[in-house]
This record gives sequence, structure tokens and C-alpha cells, in this order.
Amino acid sequence: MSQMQNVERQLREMILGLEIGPGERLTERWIESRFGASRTPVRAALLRLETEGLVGRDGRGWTVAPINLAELGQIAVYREAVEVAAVRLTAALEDRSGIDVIAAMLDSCDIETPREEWHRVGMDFHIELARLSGNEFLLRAVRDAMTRLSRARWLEVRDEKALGRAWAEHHAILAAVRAGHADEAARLLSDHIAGSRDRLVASLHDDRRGLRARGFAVVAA
Amino acid sequence: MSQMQNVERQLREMILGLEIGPGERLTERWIESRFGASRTPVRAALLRLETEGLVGRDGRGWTVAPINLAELGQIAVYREAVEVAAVRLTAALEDRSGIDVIAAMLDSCDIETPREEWHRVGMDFHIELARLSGNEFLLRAVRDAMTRLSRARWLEVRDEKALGRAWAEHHAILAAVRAGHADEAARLLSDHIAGSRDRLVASLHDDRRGLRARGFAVVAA
DNA sequence: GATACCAGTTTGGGATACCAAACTGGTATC
DNA sequence: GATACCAGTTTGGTATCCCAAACTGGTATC
Repeated sequence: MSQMQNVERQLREMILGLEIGPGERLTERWIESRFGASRTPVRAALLRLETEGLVGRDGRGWTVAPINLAELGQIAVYREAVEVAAVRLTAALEDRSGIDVIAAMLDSCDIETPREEWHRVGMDFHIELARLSGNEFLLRAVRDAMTRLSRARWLEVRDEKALGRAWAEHHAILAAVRAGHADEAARLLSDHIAGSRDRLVASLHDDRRGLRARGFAVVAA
Repeated sequence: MSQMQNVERQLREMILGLEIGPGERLTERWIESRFGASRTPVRAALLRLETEGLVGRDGRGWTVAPINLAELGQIAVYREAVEVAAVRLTAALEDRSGIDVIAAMLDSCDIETPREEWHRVGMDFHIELARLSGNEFLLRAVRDAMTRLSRARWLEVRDEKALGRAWAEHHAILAAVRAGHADEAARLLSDHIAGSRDRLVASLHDDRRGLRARGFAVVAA
């Protein structure tokens, strides 16, 4: 594993895990000493994370991307477009057995499962569903969107009822795809994404003072 | 203008302009001497062009991305999803006056216009149409798709009839969006993209021997 | 007290030196 | 003639050094 990949992976995990807060300033020298790498791989890692939208430039200098409520709305529109396209492709396939693997993944979560695992599975559901389409670009788009949503979803206040509803909606989507009902799957997926966005933005909007108190930059919608 | 931006821009232009052929090997030292910059900005530029899909890694080492016919098909599906979503958003806007600017851009091309300009306008049409939606992610996706299609479209053998048909289809799409007919605009755009893909892939498939004779790597569908 | 200014420090951009792995071309061996 | 092998070269990965611009904190001036 090269130093560049090391720094990139660890820095991404620190950002997604909120160990470095949204809006925080980053200096190449701090990262250098933090990970024991020189500035060359550090700069390469920052350039990659910039294209993922996890870090941005602040004039000269780097900052961790803030939580941006307006952006969350735009991402919802974007992912709806690509996820619906992917699901329609998948519903038209002859071999849709990949669905069962995703269903099993959903079922691996129960009341005992830690929140972190629910979070991961909730994102992987959409990524793996897009993968079934066989289209690299749709898959990449969904993965990119989920990465950008990851921190916001982690900060969202979700009760068990919300988790259960999402779980049921995911299963309903799979059932429609499995049956080859493209229109129904598309409708269910659209509704799921819209509802998910509404709850997410509402939760973060209500919580924005608390988030800012934790030192997290939150850009209003 | 920083050296990194300089190298990135010039190298991108050389690749898109086919001054460096698809599949060709690149060495950091050659780029360094070619543009009079040191390896630091050269590496930064390569990392960015890698995310654009214009260069890729070949084990150790860099290569200009080959022309990939299978990829062209996947990109068509991807751009149809995002462009249709963008056009539906735009058709639902109250202020759709931006349409007129795009129409004027189309009309700036006539029989005297050099082929290079037709090529640019043909791509900018789709990019500017996506921009009107106001969604940054849809815009970025369309821009990315057009960048990846650029070289293939340049290599496509297009007669004047084909150019005229594309021009007419573009105007028809604009008219539907201007009238607020989202479904019609979506249908016209879908058909336009599918037809464009079919002609593109067919042309390159027929020409693949000639392309390879010019030293261009062409990956079959 | 407000402000303009200045020296010292920090920071990203760039250039260069060094290294290990991969590649190349030739040679010795069978 | 084919092949295994070895020294020399190339190349990307990394560390380090230098620089100019931006920032900081304090001070002198009004």
C-alpha cells in the first residue's frame, strides 16, 4: 500500500467519521506529521479527496467540506435520477439473482445491530443496487452521492421507527425489482429518496445550533 | 495561473485534441520537459486528469485513456438519466429565458462554420442546457460525460446531413422546454441521445482499423 | 483609542535529490 | 538458436529544500 493511498484512506475515514469536523481547516504540515508521511503523498491525497467533495479550498489552504443543506437537496435530485435509471436497467435483466444478496444484507441487521452497521448497510444498499445495473457510471455516481451524504446521515437524529421504515422501503423496492416491475420500483425508490431527503434536511435544520456548538460548520439551505 | 493548472489545461487539450493518441504511454519526465514544469505540478495534473477519465494507470505508469466502445454505450445511459432529469427541472422553472441564449449559440453555426466550432457547440449545448436546471451535480455529471465523449465525437465521421439533423433535434428540444412540455422534451432528448450513441458507436466500429492504423487504441464493445 | 505599518512566522506551490522496482539490451550458457 | 541471467537505465514514489504570498502580533504614529 503506497503512502498516498494510506493517507487518502485514513484521512477520508477521519473526515467521514467526524474525527475532523466539517468546516475545519487542514494544513498539509499537520497531516504530514499526523500520518508520518511527507507532503508529496499528502498533497496527492488532498487532490483526490477534493474531487470527492470531502475537502475544499479556502483561498490558499484546505478545509473539510461543511455540512451544506442546499447541497443535500441537490444531491437527492441527482441520486434519484441515477438510481432510478439503474433500477430500471436491473429490473429489465433476465438474471436478477443479485437481488437476493442485497436482501440478505438488509436482513443481517436486527435490533441488536450497532448503529454504525445500520449506517453502513443503509448506504451499501443503494450502492449494491446500482452495481447490479452493470453500468459503471451509474454505480460511480451513486457511490459518489452516498459518500457526500455520509456525514449528514450520520448526524441525522433517527429513531428506531425511522430505521424500520427505511428497512421496509428497501425491501419493497427489492421486491418490485425482483418481480420485474420497473415502474413500481422506480416510484418506490423515488418516494424513498424524497422522504429520506426531507427527514434528513429537517433533522439537520432543527439541529443546526447543536451542530454548530460542536464546532461543525453548517451551511443553510 | 499556477503551474499545475497550466499543465492540467495544456495536457487536457493535447489529449482531447488527439495530439497525444488514445492508449499512448505518458511519463512524468516527458510531460515535465514538454511543459517546462517540475514533477510536482505534473503529478498533480495527472491525478486530476485521472479522475476525469482522460488518463489512467497501467500498472506503474500512465497511459492516455483508449477509445472504449463499451464505455460509450454506458455513458449514453448515464447521460440520458442526468440530462433528462435536468431538462425536466428546467421545463418546470418559471423563468426559462436561458433557453434563448442556448438557441442563439446554436444559430451561431452555419455552413461556413469550421468543424471544430460545430464540435464545441454540440457539446456546449448539452452542458448549458444542464446548467439551466440549477443543479450543480447534474451539471457536473453532464460536463464529465461530454468530456469523456469528446474524443470519440471528434473521430466520428459525420456528414453535413448528420450535423443538420443534430441541429434540428437540439432546436426541437429547446422548443419543448421553452413551452414547458417536460414529457415531450424528455422524449426528444432520450431519442437524440440514443441516436447519437448509435451513430457514434457504429462509425467508430466501422473505422476501428483506420483508427488503430493511426496508432489509436480502440477497445471493442 | 484607532490605525497604519512592519518584522517574524506560517503555508501552499514548486524544484530537486534519492530510492526501489521495473524495464532493457546484451551476453553467456546450454 | 533459445533461454536464463545480469548490469545499466528508466520511472514512479517519496522526502526535503526553497520561495513568495498570506497571515499574525505587536508597535509606533496620529
